[in-house]
Amino acid sequence: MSDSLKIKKNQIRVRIAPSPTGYLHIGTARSALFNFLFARKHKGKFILRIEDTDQERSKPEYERDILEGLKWLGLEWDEGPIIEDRSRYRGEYGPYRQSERKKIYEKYIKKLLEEGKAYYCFCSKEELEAQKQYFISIGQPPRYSGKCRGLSKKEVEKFLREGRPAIIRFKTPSQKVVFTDIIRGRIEFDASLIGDFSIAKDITTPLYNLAVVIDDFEMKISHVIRGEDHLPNTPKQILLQKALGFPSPQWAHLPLILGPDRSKLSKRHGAVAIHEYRKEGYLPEALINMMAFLGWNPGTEREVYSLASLIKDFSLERCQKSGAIFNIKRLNWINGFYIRQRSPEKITEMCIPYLIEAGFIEEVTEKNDPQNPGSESNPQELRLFESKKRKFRIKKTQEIVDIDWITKIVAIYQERLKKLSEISELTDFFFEDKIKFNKELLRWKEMTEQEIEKSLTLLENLLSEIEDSEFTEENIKAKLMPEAEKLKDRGKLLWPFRVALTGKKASAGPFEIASILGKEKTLKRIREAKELLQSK
RNA sequence: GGCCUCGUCAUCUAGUGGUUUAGGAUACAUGGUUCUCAACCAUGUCACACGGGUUCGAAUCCCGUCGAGGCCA
Repeated sequence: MSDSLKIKKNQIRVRIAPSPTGYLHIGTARSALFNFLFARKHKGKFILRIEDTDQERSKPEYERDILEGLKWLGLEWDEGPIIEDRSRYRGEYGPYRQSERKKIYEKYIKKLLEEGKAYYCFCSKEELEAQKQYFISIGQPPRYSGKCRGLSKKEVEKFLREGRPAIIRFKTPSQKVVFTDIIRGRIEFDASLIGDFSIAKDITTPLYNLAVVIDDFEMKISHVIRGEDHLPNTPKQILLQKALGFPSPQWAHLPLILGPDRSKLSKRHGAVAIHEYRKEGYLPEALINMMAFLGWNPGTEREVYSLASLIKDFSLERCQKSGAIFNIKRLNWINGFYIRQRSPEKITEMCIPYLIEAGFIEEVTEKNDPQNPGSESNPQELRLFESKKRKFRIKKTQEIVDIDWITKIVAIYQERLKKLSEISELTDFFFEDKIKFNKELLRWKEMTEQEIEKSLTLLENLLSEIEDSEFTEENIKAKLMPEAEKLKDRGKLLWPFRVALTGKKASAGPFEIASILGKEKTLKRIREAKELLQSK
């Protein structure tokens, strides 16, 4: 294509232009990711433009969500809105919100009008609707008839003075529009089927296609990388670029992200907002990894990719043409993988908000503690307060613990986590004073109640022999395993033990749980299990 | 309805005319490990939409059909 922009490597400029009429959507985030990767790969600029032409539906709340979501994902933009400081909303190439660009638009809309490439249209809604029906009835694409094309200057001025409602239409030339898409190759549209589409509401207010064309030109966008749903807009935009004397950028239309029914992923398929995934406890690197593989792959068998390694290996040429179904199970797998990769300390930090939200613990700061400043705190608590570590109060028991204790809990559940939000239901028994469960749960295989009681008594006796300070995972194991072996079936001792401590049929190992709970609580729970067994 | 795009296991995909009895990952199933769950290891089930060509040879190139989606309304 002779009219395509010749771009030097250092001139690569790409953008995403979300409209703040909704929360940051997975599809938008994926487009952002691919633009970001392309820009970083070629040492270009990644620009964020807020497309807030729809003033009625745009909300600051959505805008904030988009900006925060992109940041959280690590997709930092080089130019564009900066949330902390509204005064920096301007970049080298002008303001980055469409609503602030009236003057620029006016210049170009005037130009099109003066050169006869666009015209005012005064047709009523009813007229337009009738035309539409007519075209449909004869099996042709609905489009504008061109009725107002021939209006004289005088007539137009008169109508405008009268205050007749008007819009501005583009005089679409009858020709074939051919362009090369980086992902899809040659694509051809017949412009005569498009009709004279509307480009502006008035002299300062462009409609979508014109606004995009002007903005992209003003911001010197070299490559437009966007979803396949924009493919039908492309010929219109190319025609507008020609009419305005703008070079066309390179095009790359990404395959869509689909729901399980193969239609475009939307709310009815479930969570689509990035912040919902964040809240559920998905890690940004998991989302990035997953989104990158929706429509792209490195051509090797490698599946795990960080943002940095994606930058290294990414290329638009390796993008897929067909839509990809968003598969939550795959996300869960990769998220679990990244959770296992992180240090227990880091995961603990990330899990604490969930434990607080579940009402298990609350953070204790100097201000709200010690709980009763006048009263005597026990020595252990006092020692805790001498350290700089974060401290928490277990709400049910009022005990004060430090973050190391929480870390121990999280550490034994880290490999079981698919998403962070699961931590609370998995570890709730650590934060209860007395746990509740059905006594049937204590039974391992065909054990009789007498056998269960024997096992519990044995546990109580054996564990009592361990000193408080020696109550470690290793020591408990050393004490109990030989006895468990004697029973031939280890489960006879270990299953009731685990259930007595957790009240669950699935959990981490009983030795590690007991050591974290401590001797006193462990024995208390065994005794409580015995009581439960004896109850009717 | 018109235009455009797409079509390899359930899902994400490798594959660009012979190295392919179509490879990997997730999911699923089974087994190992194990008190349970998870993790881990091993094994297994499952795909070139269909029909014509071109060719010695096609998942790969061409044509058609069918199917799916997107956009406009």
